Amino acid sequence: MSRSDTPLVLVVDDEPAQRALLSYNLEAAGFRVATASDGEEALLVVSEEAPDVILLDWMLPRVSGIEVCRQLKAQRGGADAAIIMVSARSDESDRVRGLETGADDYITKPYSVNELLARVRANLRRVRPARAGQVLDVGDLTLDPEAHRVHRSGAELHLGPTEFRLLSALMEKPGRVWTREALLDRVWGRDIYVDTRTVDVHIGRLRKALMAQGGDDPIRTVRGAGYSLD
Amino acid sequence: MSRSDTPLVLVVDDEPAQRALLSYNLEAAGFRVATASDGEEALLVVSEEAPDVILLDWMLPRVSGIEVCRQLKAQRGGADAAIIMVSARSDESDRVRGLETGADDYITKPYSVNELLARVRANLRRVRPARAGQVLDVGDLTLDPEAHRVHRSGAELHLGPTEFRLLSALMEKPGRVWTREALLDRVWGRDIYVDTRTVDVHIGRLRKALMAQGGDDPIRTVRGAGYSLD
DNA sequence: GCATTCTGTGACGGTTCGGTGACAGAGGTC
DNA sequence: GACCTCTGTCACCGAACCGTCACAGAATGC
Repeated sequence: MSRSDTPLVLVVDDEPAQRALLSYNLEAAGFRVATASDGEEALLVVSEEAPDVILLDWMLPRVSGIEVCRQLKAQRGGADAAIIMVSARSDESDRVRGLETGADDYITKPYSVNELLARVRANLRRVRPARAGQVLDVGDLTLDPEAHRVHRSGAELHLGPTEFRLLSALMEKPGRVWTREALLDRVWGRDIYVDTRTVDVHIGRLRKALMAQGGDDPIRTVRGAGYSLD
Repeated sequence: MSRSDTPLVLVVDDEPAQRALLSYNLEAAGFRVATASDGEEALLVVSEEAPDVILLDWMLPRVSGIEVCRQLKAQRGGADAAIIMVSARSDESDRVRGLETGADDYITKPYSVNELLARVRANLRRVRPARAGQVLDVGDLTLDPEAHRVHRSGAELHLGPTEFRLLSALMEKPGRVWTREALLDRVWGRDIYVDTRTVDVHIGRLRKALMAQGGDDPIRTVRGAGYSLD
């Protein structure tokens, strides 16, 4: 099955030891993990990989966590993710400020691993409600993962396995622009190496299939960035 | 004994001891049992194995049973199962909340094994009347589990035992795509090891039998995924 | 305008996947 | 024992699918 079923958690912390610890625990719990050591990197990862949950350290070098949080929320794609602020201070005012800035949740050190995982799962549920098995609906497109069927305005379309997974990924966050790398990761799996141009070809094939029975091209090419479904 | 005729009960409880106890009692009563220790796992099992009854502990770690229940009901496949909430509290408000969330029944600890089994059977009858000897009907196909007979457009077909079980499994959720692994699990049993290609061969034999007296092939092959009955 | 970069797409070789006939073994029946 | 049915595995073939490339055309920058 495709990787895209496993939720992605982004850990933003400047301490390598903290990142390693969090990654370890999260991966042990079955999540995919991406890391970033500062706000800039975090923004990059968010635009590339569209994480589902972001664990954001309050005390970051150069740019404060709050600022990063604000930017993440402002950035397209970041708005889809749940942001959990991690802070050493249990100060109430910090908490309020964090949540005001757009954080979805707030957790103070020291915390237990279970507590952390609980927060991540809880936010994940909110952000990505029970995706498995749910019928996806975007515009005149309908994708039923369980029956493995795709319809456009009622008419059934025939897609190959890769096109099917590609369309699932695109339909999960309509409007979002996916880089080729992100799509490779989600549709092909992160350990497989294939050329990024392969994505182009499959997007082409997907377009052909989607327009086989008429209708506009629902896939938008963003030059220099990637593709999105509208 | 035909595997797919045996109802599947999913036990969701975070306590290993509870799971073991319930499994033991349910299996002794002739049910097949699957277990899950949290909501996430439960959702997975539901989408993979399509249980008939779900015994859901109210007090789950991290995610409350209510939340899990809501998600199960929302998920395709979960809606077909009866959900019985198991709670330590006999509180009336809890009961109401549970039922409001979509639970089909409610049982409070302490309960006797007989009481538990009675509830499971009662809900099973409601949810899967086929158990009571009711025939399965899909398109022009009719399968009578009790009489062990299959008809297509009135004409009786001859199926071997494995083909019969295979068809029962497929007919239980028409349209749903079953992976070879899921079918092996359901038709052959989870402890038996046979090659997944064996499924192909039996699908072939089943098709042959189904089309012996004319008619289209009712089984759809989904490349890279599995089979489904339409 | 021109040069450059990026994208769409047809073609192609190679691979994987699924259908099927053949076969040997297990188990049951007479 | 002699049949018969059913089962799981294998080998083979054809079809579907995949990844890459080359080239043309579009978009962008200067």
